[in-house]
Amino acid sequence: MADKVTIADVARYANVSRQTVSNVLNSPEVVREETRRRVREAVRALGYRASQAARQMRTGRSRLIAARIEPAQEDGINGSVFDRFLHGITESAARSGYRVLLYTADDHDAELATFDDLLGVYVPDAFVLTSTDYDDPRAAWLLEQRIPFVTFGRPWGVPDGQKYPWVDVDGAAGTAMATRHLLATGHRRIGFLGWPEGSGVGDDRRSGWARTLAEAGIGPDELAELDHRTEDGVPEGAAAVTALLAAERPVTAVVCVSDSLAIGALQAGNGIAVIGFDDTPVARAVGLTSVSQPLGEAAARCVALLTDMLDGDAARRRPRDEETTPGDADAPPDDPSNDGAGARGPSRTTTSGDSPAHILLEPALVHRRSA
Amino acid sequence: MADKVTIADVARYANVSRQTVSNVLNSPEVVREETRRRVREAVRALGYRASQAARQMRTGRSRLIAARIEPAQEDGINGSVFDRFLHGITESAARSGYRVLLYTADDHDAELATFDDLLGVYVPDAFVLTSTDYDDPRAAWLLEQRIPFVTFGRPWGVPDGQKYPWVDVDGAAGTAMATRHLLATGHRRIGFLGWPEGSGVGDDRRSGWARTLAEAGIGPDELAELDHRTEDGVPEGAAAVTALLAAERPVTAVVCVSDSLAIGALQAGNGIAVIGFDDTPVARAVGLTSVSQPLGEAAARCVALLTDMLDGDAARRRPRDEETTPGDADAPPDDPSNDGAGARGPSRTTTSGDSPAHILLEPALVHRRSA
DNA sequence: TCTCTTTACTTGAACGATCCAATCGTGCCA
DNA sequence: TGGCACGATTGGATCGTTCAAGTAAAGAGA
Repeated sequence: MADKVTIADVARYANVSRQTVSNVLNSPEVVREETRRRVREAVRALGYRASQAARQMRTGRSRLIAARIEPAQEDGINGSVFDRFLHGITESAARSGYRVLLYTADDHDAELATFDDLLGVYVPDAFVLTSTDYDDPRAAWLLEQRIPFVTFGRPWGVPDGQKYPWVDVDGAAGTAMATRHLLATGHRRIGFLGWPEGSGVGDDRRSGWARTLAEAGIGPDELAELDHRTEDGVPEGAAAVTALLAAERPVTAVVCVSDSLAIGALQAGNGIAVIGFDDTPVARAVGLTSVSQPLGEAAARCVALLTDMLDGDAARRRPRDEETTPGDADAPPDDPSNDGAGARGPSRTTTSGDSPAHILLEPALVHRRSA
Repeated sequence: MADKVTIADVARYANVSRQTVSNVLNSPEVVREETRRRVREAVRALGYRASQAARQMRTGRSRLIAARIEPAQEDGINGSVFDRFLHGITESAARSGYRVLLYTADDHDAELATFDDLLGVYVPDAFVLTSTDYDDPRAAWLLEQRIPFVTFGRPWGVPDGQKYPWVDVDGAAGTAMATRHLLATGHRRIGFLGWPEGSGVGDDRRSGWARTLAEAGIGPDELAELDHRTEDGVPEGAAAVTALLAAERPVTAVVCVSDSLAIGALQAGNGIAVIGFDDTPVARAVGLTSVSQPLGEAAARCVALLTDMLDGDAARRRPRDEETTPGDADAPPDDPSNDGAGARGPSRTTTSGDSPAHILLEPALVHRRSA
């Protein structure tokens, strides 16, 4: 608490006006070098930090990004994935001078109501949506309200999905990678343990496996034999692999749509090769080879897209992102030019003209004992 | 965004002054029934929500609770525990009109710096600390700054730990419960897989097992035989149980300090009874009996303690917690009287005079195939 | 010398809610 | 009917910041 040092205190100390202090912090180029130095010194001496509330009143920007925290996931094993993503968002946002505001909601309707509530009271500058699915009303709502947002996850089957930016990990590339690895180590009968049709993520991951096997000369009939669909879960995975092993020509390896299924497959698989998806802690613990999503980078990209939008929104002056806290010069957030995005890792960025960016990141295969 | 309806708009619509609107929202009892009704109607008609930024400027309260989000835990399996707790905090806080602000920090020093930063800019009203350990400087810092906070976790070994409120789960009671269950099902040689000495949580959980066996007539020498300490992790659990099985008089059951160790014990345990701790998703998945912490209630208690402090802080008027959003009458947060706390579940609340409350919740044993 | 720019800074106002002190009824009693 | 008390309502000030407009000084051009 201490004694709340305001911009007026700094101004008095440095023998300038409030506005000059404000200028030093927000548009330093309009202030003479010598004055700038003096004000900066005063800021440091008094330990001044700009009050976010007061700033928000004037500018309307809260420097808050809202994100939903999900309850322990359906299965739970995969819950940690979201946890790591949220951690990344928090870290990246902080680097750009934003903070993450949490909310919960049980279903889409409740979430829309929460949007409305938050926007009325705390007024976050942007939202990060996760777990996008078919018929997701949230994006449409936010688009209509003209609230900046990014989704982590592609707009599955939504026609206007191209209207907003998203970041996703190329699941098909991940399963393709896994399948190629198994082919390279001599396997021919490579099964797939997937979710029931109708899940965007699940169908995508299946396609990578199917494509790779087809390229290796496996015909559609055999592919159908090797393909197994089931609900997510460890026992389900065990049951599924048992079925695939009991077939006339049993599988010698399986690629799984999730670590949960893979754990089950590992338990009941009688030593066949198993590859999971998500590289959860459990995978690490039991030595399961798994496809790893670059969650930290996905989070960083989401935040970068948001800050681009937000700074573009208030594009009157070049928003040099000058942090009010003196002394902790943090690395510049990211090269804001769009072409630079592709350079920092394996990813594809799709941008046509003024339309929002769509970033597809490449996963990696983490090799362990199971394959 | 829409058109930003302010308190002045409501006043105009209801034919009263701004102050009257404010009174209706903040101290309704001073306004005549009929006027109150009219103002409330205006609020609803216009969809008015008080701007948090403006309110904060005047009152100094941000209605923000800061909490740290931890990276994927050391082991990872136990990470979801914190996740669920955080979810609970978010939910309970929302019910009392507060929101959760996330931050990250790699170590205690960084966390203190973040405290300072947050307090200078966003000014959260309170902090929730988790993962308390020996020599934890955070509580002392916050105490000195007179910032309200609660810890989830007892102040292990800290002398001034009684100066602030905390909530914790009685780990010893959990392992005692597990041990009694194993005794009741006929086991006599019940091992304990614990962490190396020096962990508050670990030592506490061990003590419940030791106490229960001692009460059952097991002598100290045999207890020492049955006690096994190791770092956390699945392979470590497997190795530990292998050692206990290779002993002259092998164990027939083990109680574990964590689900990670228990999973390992299950894998290498050759069918002996195993009980874990934390009831993680993995436990559910593989059918592991485990001690379950009431995380939702712990979170609710933490928030209740905080709101008590915060409302007591600004105790000039009875803060009836009248939400500005009309129409969604939420349940009263909780009976603020201290004796009421014990009534809502198995727990012990220690309060002496004006000293802060310390709440110890009872865990539960979730029975599954493994024991 | 006068005006017109430019530079570098200062001053006044506004954002939206709350708090304080003053005002306006209204009813009560002498 | 006047004085008074009481309670409901009002106007004005305030929080800390940024925006828009304004001023003083210095230099350029005629």
